[in-house]
Amino acid sequence: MSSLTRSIEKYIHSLLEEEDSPAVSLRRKDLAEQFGCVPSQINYVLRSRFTPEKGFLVESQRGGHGFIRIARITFRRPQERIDHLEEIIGTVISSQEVKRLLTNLQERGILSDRERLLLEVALRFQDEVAETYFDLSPYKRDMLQADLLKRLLRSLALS
Amino acid sequence: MSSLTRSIEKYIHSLLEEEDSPAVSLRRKDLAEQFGCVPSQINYVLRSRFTPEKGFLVESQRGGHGFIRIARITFRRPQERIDHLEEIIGTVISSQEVKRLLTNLQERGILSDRERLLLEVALRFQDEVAETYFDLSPYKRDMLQADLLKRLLRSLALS
DNA sequence: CGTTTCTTGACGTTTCTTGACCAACTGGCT
DNA sequence: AGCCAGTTGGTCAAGAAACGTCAAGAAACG
Repeated sequence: MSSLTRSIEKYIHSLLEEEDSPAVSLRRKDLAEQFGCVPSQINYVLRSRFTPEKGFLVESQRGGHGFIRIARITFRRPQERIDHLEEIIGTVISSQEVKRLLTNLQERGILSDRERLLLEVALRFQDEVAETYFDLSPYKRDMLQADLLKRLLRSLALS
Repeated sequence: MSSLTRSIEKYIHSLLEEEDSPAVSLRRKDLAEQFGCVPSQINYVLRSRFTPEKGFLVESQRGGHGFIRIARITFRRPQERIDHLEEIIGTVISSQEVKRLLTNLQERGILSDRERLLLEVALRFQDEVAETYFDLSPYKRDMLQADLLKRLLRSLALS
């Protein structure tokens, strides 16, 4: 039913939550064996699910006693999280990327569902006006979108 | 005589009401098959009926094990209350009036602090872009502002 | 009768899975 | 120290499985 990737993702999350540890270490080969898949599947899970924009850092080492270490990025001050977010957003962002980012923030409990709804409606309106009213190019619209998104998120002073 | 779109819309609504679940997950292909239509018909239903402006959030994933998830964030209020809101805002609204209205909604506990912040920042951004980017007249800016405000509040189904 | 909404299908993109091949590190043996 | 074998993890590309977009034509509406 649920995909292999999602199962592995959930398993790693459960490891991280266990004892509230900020990081886990594991063997790629063992994990692959545990899930009955090829080792490179693990890389796919890490590449797609444990990215910096989702708040994770991954380190690894090859050879004997090799390992993969997955750590949650922690922020001491709210400002650090905002800086991190602004870096991820950049000066231009597509609607698709926005959706992914918002989904992620919501899943992490950083945004409530109503807040996310407001963000989506505001961004859609902005984009609609830019397109049909001002006839802006997609690129400029994505710039405006990035600006608005950054400003909205900053206003919440995410903690 | 009910159209295909309406049938599918009703079906999704019934899924949402079932068990009072806030969200449902489904396969586009299966649903299309169930209604004997082409898969992209489902996209049309979602695009036209389950928008953020109507209080829904839709997420999806392509590829193997893909899915479409529909979440109902807000519930519709009686039409008269929504009409009342639209009446108060009208087609043009000044920043000053906006502030009063938002303060009022916040005091009545209809908006949280953070939600109000989001509304204010979105409105201000919109206004700023309209002024400095496109040199719109104050009147037209107040029109855009009224549009955006109505859409934002309607999405939350407040009054 | 013109405009909006709906329906369909061709084509496009993203995500997932697998496997072949590559790169880096360890330890032991000269 | 230097090399070699063994042990790990990394990369990449191909193929399959979903979902998305877009535009043309039909239907419904006012």
